[in-house]
Amino acid sequence: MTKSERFSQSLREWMDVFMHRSMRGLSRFAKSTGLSMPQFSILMQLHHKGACGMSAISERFDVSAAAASQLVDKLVHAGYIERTEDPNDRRAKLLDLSPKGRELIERGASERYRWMKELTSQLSTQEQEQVAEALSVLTNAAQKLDQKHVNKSADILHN
Amino acid sequence: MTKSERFSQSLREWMDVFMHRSMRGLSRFAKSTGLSMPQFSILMQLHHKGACGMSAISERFDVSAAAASQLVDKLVHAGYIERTEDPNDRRAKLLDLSPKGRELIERGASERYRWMKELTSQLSTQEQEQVAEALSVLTNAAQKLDQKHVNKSADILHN
DNA sequence: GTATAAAGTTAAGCGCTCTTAACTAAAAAG
DNA sequence: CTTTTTAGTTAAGAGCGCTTAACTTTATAC
Repeated sequence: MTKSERFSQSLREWMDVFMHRSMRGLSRFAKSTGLSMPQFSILMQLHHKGACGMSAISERFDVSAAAASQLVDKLVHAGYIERTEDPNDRRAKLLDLSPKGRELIERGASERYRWMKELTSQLSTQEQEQVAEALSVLTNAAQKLDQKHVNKSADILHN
Repeated sequence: MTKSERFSQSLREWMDVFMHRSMRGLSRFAKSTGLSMPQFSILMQLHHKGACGMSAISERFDVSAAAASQLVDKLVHAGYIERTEDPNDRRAKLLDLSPKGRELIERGASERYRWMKELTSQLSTQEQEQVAEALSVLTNAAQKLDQKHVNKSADILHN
C-alpha cells in the first residue's frame, strides 16, 4: 500500500466514523430542543456564517423564499432569531441569532465536543499534541478552500 | 495558553468546520437522490452497522415501531433495502442494503470524500502523513469507545 | 416619473413523517 | 395448552416543510 493510499484510507475511515457519530448527536440534540432539523440548521448556519438576509437563507438551503420566510418566522417567534430591517435597503431583513439562539447552539456544540473529549482522553499527551496539530492544519486548509470558492463566485459575478 | 487548551480549541474548531461542511454535503446529496433525510439516514445506518431487525431501527432513530416499518417499507419498494424473514424467529425481519442501496451510499461517500481530497491536495506530503496518522489514532479511539459503550449496555441487560 | 425588478410575506394545498390504536402471527412463560 | 409477550404491520389523523401563486413595499432602470 502506497503512502497516498494509506492517506486516502485514513481520510475515508475517519469521515465515516465521525460523520455517523456527529449526525446522531446532532439530530438527538435538535430533537431534545423541540426544533426540527431544518430549523436547527438555520441556527447553525447563522452561527457559522453570521448575520444575513432572508434570500441568503433561501439560497443556502436551496428552498423557495416562501419556505425560508416561514421557517425563520417560527424561529423568531420562538425567540432564537432577531429579525430587523436592513437600514441600507428597507425591503431586506437582517437575520441574526438572539442571545437565546446563541446559547442553544453553543450548548449543542459542547455536547458534541464532550464526545471528542472522551474520545481523546485516553490518548497519550504526545498523541493529543499530534492530533491537535493535524486538526489545525486541516481547519486552516478548509478555511482557505472556502475562501477560494467565495472568490471564484465573486469572479463569476464580475464577468 | 496551555497545551490542553490548545488541544481543546483545535478540536472545537475542526468539529465546527467539518460538521457544517458535512451536513451541507449530506443533505444536498440526499436531496439529489430524491430520498428524504430520514430515509437516507436509515441506509447510512445499515451501511455503518450492518443488517438488523425492524426494532433496531426503531430504537436507534428513537421513533415508534410503526414509523420504522413505514419508512423501511418505502425503501424496500424503492429497491434500496432487502427485507427477509429471520429464519431463527419468524416474527422478526432481517433488513439489509440491496446492491442498489449499497451503490448509493458508496457514491455519497465518494462525493464527501472528494472534498477532503481537495482539502488535502495542497498539503505537503509530510503534512499529509501527519494528518493520516492523527486521523487513524482518532478512528481507533472512536471504535474502542463505541465498543466500550456496547459492553456497558450489555452489562446492564445482564443485571 | 413611470416601468421593472427585487426582497419578503401570506395563503392554499400536497406529501412526508410521526403518533396512537387496533390487529396478526409467532415465541416464551406459566 | 393456555396466557402473555414480542415483532411487525396497517390505518387514521396531526404537524411540518415545501411549493406555487398572488400580493406589498422598496429599490433600480430608462
